Amino acid sequence: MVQRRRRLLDVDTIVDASLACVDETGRLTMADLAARLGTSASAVYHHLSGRGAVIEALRERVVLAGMRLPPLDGTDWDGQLADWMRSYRDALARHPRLIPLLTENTMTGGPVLRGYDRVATLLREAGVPAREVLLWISVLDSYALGAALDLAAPEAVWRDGDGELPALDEALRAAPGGPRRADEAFEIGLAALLTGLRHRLAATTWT
Amino acid sequence: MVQRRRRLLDVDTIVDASLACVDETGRLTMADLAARLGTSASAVYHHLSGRGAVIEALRERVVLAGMRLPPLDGTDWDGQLADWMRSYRDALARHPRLIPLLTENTMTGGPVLRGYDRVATLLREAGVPAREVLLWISVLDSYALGAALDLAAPEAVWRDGDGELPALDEALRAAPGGPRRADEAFEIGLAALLTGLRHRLAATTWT
DNA sequence: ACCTGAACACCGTTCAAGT
DNA sequence: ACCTGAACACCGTTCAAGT
Repeated sequence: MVQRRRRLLDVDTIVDASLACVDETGRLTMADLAARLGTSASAVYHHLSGRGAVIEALRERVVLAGMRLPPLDGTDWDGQLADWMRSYRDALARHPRLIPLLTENTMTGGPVLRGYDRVATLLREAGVPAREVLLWISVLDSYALGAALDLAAPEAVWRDGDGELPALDEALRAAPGGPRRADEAFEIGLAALLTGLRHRLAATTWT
Repeated sequence: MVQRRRRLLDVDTIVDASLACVDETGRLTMADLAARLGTSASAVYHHLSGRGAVIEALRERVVLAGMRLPPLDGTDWDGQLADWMRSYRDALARHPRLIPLLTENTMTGGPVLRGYDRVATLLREAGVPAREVLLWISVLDSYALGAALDLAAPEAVWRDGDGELPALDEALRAAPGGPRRADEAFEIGLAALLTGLRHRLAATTWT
């Protein structure tokens, strides 16, 4: 019996290879992807409908694998929310060069929504009125994505403005350096958002 | 005397035309740009060094023209901060299809920094410790950009999950529709960030 | 100095042909 | 069903040639 020639490609290996493309080169071309897979570029089209579909698969892979959903176990809701936000941002931060590609196409569609359902439940339990739940999800999502984009920017974004910008220069010198800058910034903003939410809930007890 | 043939192109008209490209088609190709200008694509290279430079010029045009910098006139700092944030986000929102292009290249470089210097001064006056000024700028910038990206997403991002996602579905029905959704979300998050900042300042009086 | 037109290397995608 | 290789339309950029 002749050994049936093994299937060369499947979706998982394509996604693996494309993630390697993005992480190493910062770009995703079908030619580069095919080279890593040891096949022709057109072979990919038998498994995913094109470059856009590859990127969407990457979104699910990175976000779903990395996000810790709120367990809804009755513990403090702001701790659960903070943990979810950190895991969301960290998942993106682990593949910073992917982030600009994710903004090419339109945002979240598909099983990412399952995650939002859990967050919506948590917000309701926390006491957020129904009409504001989606707004808060939007706020948190915007901040996590914006913070991740900020993190994707190169180290020395803030160039010294030869003494013309004294307040900015002082801030630059006094701020923590390296990755701690972005990390601390994210934590400060997250804490601010959560105390803001807490105060809004206290102000309107008529849930 | 023979009338000297008028210069066909200058940077301003190139930026105008490229903004029209992006607003109408959502993309920026040198061929499309040249067609709108009535010249050849290569003519553009005599004024700007390439597609990337065109996008950077667009960033300055849109952000600088749209941003209302804090006047530093002694009025309440959180009002000034909120006004700056709104104008920042609105400037991006006026050209939503530009936003993904801005994330292609790396962020803020150039005269955008002049704006951050004013914001840094305002934050110092509000009582933010020097080492946290840049962190707060980063937080506010992340949120404004993330909110603008959220706004660039199409209307019906949140598709109905055929009853599988009850909390999300309820939130969808109860939330305001249309552009008011993104607008209200932005305002809620902005207010939360500012009360968070206010409380952090009150907690650490040792400026 | 500024612009043209041809040329180049590189994209994503399609499709007839093979197994 | 899966893969190949050639082909296509399109992209950004360069450059010799013109004025």
